[in-house]
Amino acid sequence: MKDCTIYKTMDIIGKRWTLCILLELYKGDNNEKQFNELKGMIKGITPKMLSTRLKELEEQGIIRKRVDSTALPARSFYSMTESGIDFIRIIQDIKKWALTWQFDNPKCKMSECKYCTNTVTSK
Amino acid sequence: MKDCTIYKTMDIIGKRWTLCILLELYKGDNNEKQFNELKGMIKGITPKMLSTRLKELEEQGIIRKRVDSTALPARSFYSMTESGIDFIRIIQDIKKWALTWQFDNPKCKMSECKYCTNTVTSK
DNA sequence: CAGGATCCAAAAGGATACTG
DNA sequence: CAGTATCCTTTTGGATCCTG
Repeated sequence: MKDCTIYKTMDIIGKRWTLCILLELYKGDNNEKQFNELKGMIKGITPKMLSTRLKELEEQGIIRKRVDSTALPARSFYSMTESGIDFIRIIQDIKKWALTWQFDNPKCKMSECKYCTNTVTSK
Repeated sequence: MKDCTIYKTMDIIGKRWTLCILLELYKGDNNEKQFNELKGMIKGITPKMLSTRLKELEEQGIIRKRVDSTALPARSFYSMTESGIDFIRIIQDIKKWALTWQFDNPKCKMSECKYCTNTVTSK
């Protein structure tokens, strides 16, 4: 199974919080976002998990991190890479599929993931 | 987070073995397949896990189970529902994305998931 | 043939506190 | 601000054996 592309990919993006983090990063204008900013957007996530996931995603080249050392304390800015942006369309497809076959969530139906508020409004 | 469509969907299809099982069920002609047949196709999976996943997928309406009680011992036949078949295209998109941005797997590139052998050839 | 039952190991994730 | 460190609970999954 180790060679299965699907299997390996799920090991990367099939983890808890990962898709939510990607959606939050992408949301709106795809601007850079800071650590605590993200933490505030994703209700319920602990700094440990956010840190872990961001590191994984960075290693996979799905997001990037920029550090501004001139500021004190230093600040980190996260944003999506090209491959990350390309992946958003898959997340949107998954959402469409789920809304068609699995759930009936009017709030989700009214908006694209780009502006989706359902990733952050409830715990 | 409990209301997030993406989050809920990942709880269904983001689990170990699930995507591989769907691919195996779909592979070829989308014929019905029996329990031990699937077990043989998916190297390394234990009956417990296969049973667990099949039950989950059936509850979600992604696959269906047909039991032939006239035969002894009774036999079970699994096949995909419409929503399951619709989901295959997402798996294929994930695979394409992964092959573009993440991995270089020539074996996968040569074939569609429908005939993908990489889900079963190695452990 | 199609699982269920049991036991166990490992991993994942949450809570909380702390630091440069 | 941006994380680490520590501890602990829960979940997950693997191994093995058993049964109608």
